[in-house]
Amino acid sequence: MIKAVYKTRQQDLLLSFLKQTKGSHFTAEDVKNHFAGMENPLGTATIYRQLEKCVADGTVLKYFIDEKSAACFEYIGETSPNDDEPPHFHIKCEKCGTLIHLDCSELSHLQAHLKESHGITLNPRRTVFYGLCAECEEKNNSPEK
Amino acid sequence: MIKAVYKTRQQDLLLSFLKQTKGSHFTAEDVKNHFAGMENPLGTATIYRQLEKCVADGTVLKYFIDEKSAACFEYIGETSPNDDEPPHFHIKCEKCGTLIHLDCSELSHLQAHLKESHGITLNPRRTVFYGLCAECEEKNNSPEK
DNA sequence: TTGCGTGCAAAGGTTTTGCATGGCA
DNA sequence: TGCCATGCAAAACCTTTGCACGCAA
Repeated sequence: MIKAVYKTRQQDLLLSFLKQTKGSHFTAEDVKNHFAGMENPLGTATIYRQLEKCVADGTVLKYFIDEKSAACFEYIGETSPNDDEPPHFHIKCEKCGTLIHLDCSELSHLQAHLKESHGITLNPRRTVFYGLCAECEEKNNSPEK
Repeated sequence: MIKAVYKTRQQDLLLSFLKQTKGSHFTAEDVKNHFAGMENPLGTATIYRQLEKCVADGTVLKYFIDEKSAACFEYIGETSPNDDEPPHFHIKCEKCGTLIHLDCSELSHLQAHLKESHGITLNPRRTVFYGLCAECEEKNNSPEK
């Protein structure tokens, strides 16, 4: 959800767009283009500012395909309303793009360890792991290139 | 090693810098600054071009932290040709922007666990954890806002 | 001499920021 | 009314590229 003191027309528009995209990713430019022809386009600055808020509150994930291209966003909605959510991380497959939601005790352990031994407070909402999902890893190792 | 048909003064300078940095990371700007006051500064383009070559031949690793910050490089020298580099990860402080270089067995455990139990092959070169470093966390909790 | 490396400056693209305006409560 | 969000344009940022020059072999 977009946290705001009050809601604006732009925030509603963005949210409706986000809901449409569920399960796929988009760039800031995609958002801009989506509203470009309409009678109520969204300013670039507004798009970035609103998306940043969403990233901060965890309803949208931000990740990078490569250093050259624009940032990718993906709407994941409200994972859990309260702040004591079980640490649930996201893993982006670098090959097929699948976003894996992983709720695993090892991750909680890591989180606790980083806190206790290194003083580091991990932010699960923002952290995106990159790697290969099982399917792509298998394909990678199979004979056919 | 910097592969080149022949060696230039700039390539020697860069290599000497790389050797000094072993074990830590740096940006293209760091390289530039390092040579800035000297009688033989290195041009930005040269730095990028040479670093890119090093990345290509595997003596330097390149990390994409996020789209805003500059790319991070790390000199690993000529390692064994196989890919058994010790997995170390990076943690970016959301507040002060520090990039923490963390080589911790818990991370290797996590990596192994993701592989064995979930089939996920983690990519340590791209995965960046977000959170708060110890200093910023402390500041966050102290009374003065 | 030949050709690649160099370096300056400009371009490139994405994201942020300044500031005046307008809308929500 | 007060304040925050908006939006335009300009700035900021890192990185790449064009082109002429210089150095290595």
